[in-house]
Amino acid sequence: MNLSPKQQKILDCIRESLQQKGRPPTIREIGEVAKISSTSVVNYNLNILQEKGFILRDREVSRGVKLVDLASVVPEGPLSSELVRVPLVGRIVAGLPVPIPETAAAFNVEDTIALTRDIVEERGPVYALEVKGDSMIDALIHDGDIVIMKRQSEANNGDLVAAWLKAEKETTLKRFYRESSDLVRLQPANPTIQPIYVHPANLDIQGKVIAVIRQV
Amino acid sequence: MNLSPKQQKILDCIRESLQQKGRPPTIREIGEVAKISSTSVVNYNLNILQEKGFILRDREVSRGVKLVDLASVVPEGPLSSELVRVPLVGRIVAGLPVPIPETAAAFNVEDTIALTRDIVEERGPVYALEVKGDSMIDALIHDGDIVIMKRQSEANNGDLVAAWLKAEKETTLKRFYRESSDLVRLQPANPTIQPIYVHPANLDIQGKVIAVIRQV
DNA sequence: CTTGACACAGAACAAATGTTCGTGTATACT
DNA sequence: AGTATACACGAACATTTGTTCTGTGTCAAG
Repeated sequence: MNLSPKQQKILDCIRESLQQKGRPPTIREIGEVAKISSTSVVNYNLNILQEKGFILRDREVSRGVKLVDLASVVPEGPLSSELVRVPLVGRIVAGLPVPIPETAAAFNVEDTIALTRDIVEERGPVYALEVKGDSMIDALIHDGDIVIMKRQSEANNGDLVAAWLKAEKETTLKRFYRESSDLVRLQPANPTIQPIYVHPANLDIQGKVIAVIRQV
Repeated sequence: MNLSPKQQKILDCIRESLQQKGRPPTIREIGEVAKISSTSVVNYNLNILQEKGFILRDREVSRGVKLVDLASVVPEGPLSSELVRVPLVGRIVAGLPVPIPETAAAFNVEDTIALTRDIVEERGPVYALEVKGDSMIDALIHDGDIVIMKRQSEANNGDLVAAWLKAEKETTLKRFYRESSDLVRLQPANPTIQPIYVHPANLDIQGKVIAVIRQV
């Protein structure tokens, strides 16, 4: 994902501050390092970095910046995998569209789940949602499971997507296959359950599922 | 070196703030955790902790406290969770007992999966197995899912266990409920599927499932 | 030429945050 | 009894810090 040179410098500054001072930098410290004279420009770029999924911000606290990809902060050790902090932005409920974050900030995210690159290879922004109810059983997803998703409004064949069915007013998690220009097959994960066929116009692709986590 | 209980609490607070929020606490945050109502008392105790060599303070910056002894922080760093490397010891196949490692070394394990304490709270040995085939569908577990287990040969009611059914020569993953001294109910996760009832003598508990990971 | 998006800037302000001051209590020592 | 030290407290204040506002400049597209 493309970053401007200033944005890359800001990320470097945050990383170095954590490593060298044991604390994230202030807005003004970032400005000094990145040669940005105005706190509003630092704030503007931090908001962009949050939208792009590189950082999380806590509002109205000092040094309220967290790196999402912590890999570069962990000292090299016996562990080769990188850490990823995934924001838990809401819930999947059958009768509602999936809450899709424009930014993590839009949801006032406080909860995150720490995973590793073994589980989340996706480098772009990802987010987590908790499943409520038994409606995702045909996706072999249990009440309480955590679904890790990435934003994607166009589906490719075989993608496991969160789809909002407009006519039925229902969210479903199924594999997407385009059968023809006006027919989409949504295939449940459970092979004993029949797929459903819908017109593409009835469908709103809300994201692609990349992992499911179940704690027993 | 003797610390007062409040001073010990202050150190714990600093450590936890670094681990959970990725930044040191403010004077007021320390006061909240250590039940000290006055910022000057926090300040006084921080100065003592610095004199005693437990912390370093940077004056007149926000969150200007550093732990001197990083031993309890470094493995985690500004990370929210410890990393856990889980050995991937084999596969769950319906027609075979689950391979239960005595130790990881016994299996000459080369594969591991890196997870975090957000996912694996269990402090004892855990191991991972990959599910092969559709036999665990009634547990809402898909072919290819990774099941995280711990060794446990006795089940408690409600535990999700891997059980080897001797007569049927089959492994199953179901919640265990002891109905009587000679009847065990094995309850699938999928609520639309009926449980099975077996005699305890027909059952070999091979481990308890603590998490399931699905990569899509 | 106009418009919109993006990046940048300074200033002002509100809130967060650290420091200092004056005071009180309890305990130990002389 | 007096003194010193440790620990505690609320309040006030100074400074740091984050957010918002208003404005400007550049560039690409129409």
